Amino acid sequence: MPDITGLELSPKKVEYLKFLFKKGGLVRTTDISTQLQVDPSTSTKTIVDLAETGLVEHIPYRGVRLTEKGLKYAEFLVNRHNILSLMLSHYGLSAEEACQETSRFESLVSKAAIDKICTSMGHPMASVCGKIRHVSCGVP
Amino acid sequence: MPDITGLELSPKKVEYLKFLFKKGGLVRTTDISTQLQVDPSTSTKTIVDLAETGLVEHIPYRGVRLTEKGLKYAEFLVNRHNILSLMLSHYGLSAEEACQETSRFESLVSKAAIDKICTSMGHPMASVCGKIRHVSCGVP
DNA sequence: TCATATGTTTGGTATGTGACCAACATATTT
DNA sequence: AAATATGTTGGTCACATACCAAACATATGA
Repeated sequence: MPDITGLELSPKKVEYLKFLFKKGGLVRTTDISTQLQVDPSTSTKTIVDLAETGLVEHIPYRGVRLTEKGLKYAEFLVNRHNILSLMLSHYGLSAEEACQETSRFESLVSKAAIDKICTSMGHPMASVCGKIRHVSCGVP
Repeated sequence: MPDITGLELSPKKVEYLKFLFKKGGLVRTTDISTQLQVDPSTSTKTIVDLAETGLVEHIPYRGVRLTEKGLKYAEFLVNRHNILSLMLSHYGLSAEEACQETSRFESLVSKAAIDKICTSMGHPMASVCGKIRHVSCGVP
């Protein structure tokens, strides 16, 4: 697989993948639309889009699930979110603030930067938003 | 004017304003298109757009300049950029990396967050990208 | 098993941002 | 004032995201 830059997905698609990761298994498109507060038709379309990238498998009328590749990628996305939130929380932002703030811009932060931040923080195991798993960040 | 949230402008418009701030005075739309590497027609249109927000004054065939309001806002934008770059540089990113990375996502970071980061860093006077002026960040 | 209710997808359309090209308008230089 | 530079407008396009209405699939209960 080509290397992850961290910039391959649009903001919304990042949200979708993180949600799929958190739920795990087969997820109904309606669950997504409820969670992300969009019309069901919107979530279906986005999922069909994502399926074309090979990150998810869409079984029409049944649901969606992350592929192997998607799982790996989503893991990075969740880690990125957690690392950034943790970083912001070190500057006086509350857990909620840090998490919200991060959600707004995370899709534009490169994996290269995340790896450096993560290293510099000593590969922390936990963030304000959840555990951190160092699968793809170049931890020794 | 209502308070600055930091999220009022699109990424490109932020770039335009920062550029106008750095150049200062009356700037030709062609200067902008050269600098930002877009077609001159694109920069003209964006400027016309910005003019409608009252942040810049556009004198057709002559150039653009920041209004009072735009100057204030651009000052915040530049500070935000500098604060974020400085922050990233503390995590092992080089000056160039920090600056580039910041450019990608800065438009999505709120003023509220910046104020906290700035406070937490002790209102530094200089970043890796230039001086910082604490006009609007609530410095004592 | 058929009818219906519920859930999902498709088709059409809209908005915002940002981009380009070609044609036109203005300013500058000669 | 004509020729050349520079700047603007109009048209169109691409992409992301969104909604609605209609069509369709699946599940349920008669």
